[in-house]
Amino acid sequence: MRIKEMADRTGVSERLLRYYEEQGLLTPARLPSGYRVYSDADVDTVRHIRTLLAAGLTTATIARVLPCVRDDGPGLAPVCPGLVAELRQERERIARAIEDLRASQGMLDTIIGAGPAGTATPTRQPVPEG
DNA sequence: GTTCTGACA
DNA sequence: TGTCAGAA
Repeated sequence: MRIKEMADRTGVSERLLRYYEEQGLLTPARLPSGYRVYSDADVDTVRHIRTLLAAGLTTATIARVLPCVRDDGPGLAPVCPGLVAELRQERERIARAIEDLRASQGMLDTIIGAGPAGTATPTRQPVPEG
């Protein structure tokens, strides 16, 4: 199928499909005209890309992870040996990013708290670890 | 008519 | 990511 049908089937814009290819996440064949040709399997791949993107992985990481996952109906299932370990590292990376954001939030709370009355933002409640 | 690449917001 | 231009 060509890009238009692919976009309709996946719900992902043509622009994004081209971007995924540029990032090495998808490698559709080409017609003599230069038009991209996607396979049915590519539809599942795009679904996996969306899932991994939602999980906070970068396109570079997804490119490495993609060939190591199996279609598990609704989601994905890890296949390669070192995959789970790498995903754990990604999780730590995200945890550190959250810490940094919390610190930034704290800084702003301090600044806001020093301003005019009634403009302070309530402190957030702690979130449970996963 | 549909898609491609490159560029800009 | 969306959108537009110019070419095929």
